[in-house]
Amino acid sequence: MIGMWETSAHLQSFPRAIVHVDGDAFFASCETALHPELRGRVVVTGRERGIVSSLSYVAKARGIRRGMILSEVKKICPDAVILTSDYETYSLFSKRMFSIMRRFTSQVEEYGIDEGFADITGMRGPLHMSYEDIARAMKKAVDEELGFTVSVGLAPTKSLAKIASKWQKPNGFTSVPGRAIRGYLSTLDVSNIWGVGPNTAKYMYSLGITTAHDFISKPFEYIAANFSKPHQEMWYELNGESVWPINTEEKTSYASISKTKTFTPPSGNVEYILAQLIRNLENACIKARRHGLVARKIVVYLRTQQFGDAAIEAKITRASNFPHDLIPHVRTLFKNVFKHGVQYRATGIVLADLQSDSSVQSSLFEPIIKMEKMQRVYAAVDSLDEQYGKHTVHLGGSQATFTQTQYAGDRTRETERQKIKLLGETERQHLYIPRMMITV
DNA sequence: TCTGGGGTCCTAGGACCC
DNA sequence: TCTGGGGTCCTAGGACCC
Repeated sequence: MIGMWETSAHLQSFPRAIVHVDGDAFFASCETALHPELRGRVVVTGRERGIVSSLSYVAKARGIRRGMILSEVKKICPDAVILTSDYETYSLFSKRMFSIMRRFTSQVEEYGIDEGFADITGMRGPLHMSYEDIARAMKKAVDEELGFTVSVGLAPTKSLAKIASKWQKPNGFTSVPGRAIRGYLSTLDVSNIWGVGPNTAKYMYSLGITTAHDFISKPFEYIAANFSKPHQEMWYELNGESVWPINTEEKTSYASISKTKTFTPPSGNVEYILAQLIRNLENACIKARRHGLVARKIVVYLRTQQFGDAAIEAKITRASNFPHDLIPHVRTLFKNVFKHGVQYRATGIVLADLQSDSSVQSSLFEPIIKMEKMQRVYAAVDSLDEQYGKHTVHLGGSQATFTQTQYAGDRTRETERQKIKLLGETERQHLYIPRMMITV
């Protein structure tokens, strides 16, 4: 009870109860939930890219791995079901998952399509349940209503909750109360900490820090002297003191939009590479228009065979999301990075410094008629794309990238009906029905 | 260790100004 | 013109995440 008289600064550092919910083989699970006949089979998504993007646990048991080439998948498992990714459907399942989590607290962070955090601190009273019971109830509701399992971690911080949810997978539930932290971290290699990538892991090894326990056992002065801010925060998190807040803001806007395309075999052909770049630009602009955003900065980058990117950026005098406005910039930037005789394996476009298109006033010097024309043209392009598929109408500049007739979907009407039946009212309104693509 | 595409955040260093 | 300190803004690049 002494805590009740502490200052507000102390109140904020009261131990929190954070839940991390992580979908098990999320994309493959969504497919299986939608098509029960796939249950127990080797299910793999990523057909459109030629590599495994998500895989069922059955597939994992048979030796399939993420990133594996699909031809290899067929060799190992001739019976594998290989599907095209269907992000619209996955995000509907995702929305459902978060809305179920919100029944227990409003403090929910949609961290990724298949995972999220919930801060249930202070909810024991209102819900008449212990923290563990709340977290278990959350898991149960999600499992039942989604039609597949998630793994759940409960801990005093986000960082520890993430470790907890990964502890036992799939269909796991792991609680790491303050007292148990050291036990869990003593066998955990630093490379498995959220926020530690290959580089930081190597650096930590060089300091003789191999486990998460080694890391949290160092005095903070040592951490402050040897690590930058994010890792100093990580030290607090792993010690059970929550410093990373739950971000409940809905992700409506982007800081940047990028489009990259890798081509095989690599190429040194100027026209071809520029065409790839323009196609990326078209794609990025489509996305920007869909979100009502205009770019004030554009980045062009070329990726060579021996890794390492050559990137260059430019400011845009009049913010735009129309390829017509941006192509001159792209051409100039391209000329500055492109080197003859070099083989490139990918190109990329980044639209950055985004702002809402409603906040852009047409410049006094810009003929208004021309701007309105452009808006009408792209409104028509977007609606055609919406009806018949992406790139139904595309710029001549990207022609060189269209080598064969392409199809947007291999799904049947029956599948669509299945979807509609399974999903709730709100989700139905967001439903996107793919059609065959036509090339004009 | 990479496969591949879409993101965010932090830091160091340079330019410029007072 | 140099000397020096300090702040801000921008850019490039690194690192990590899913």
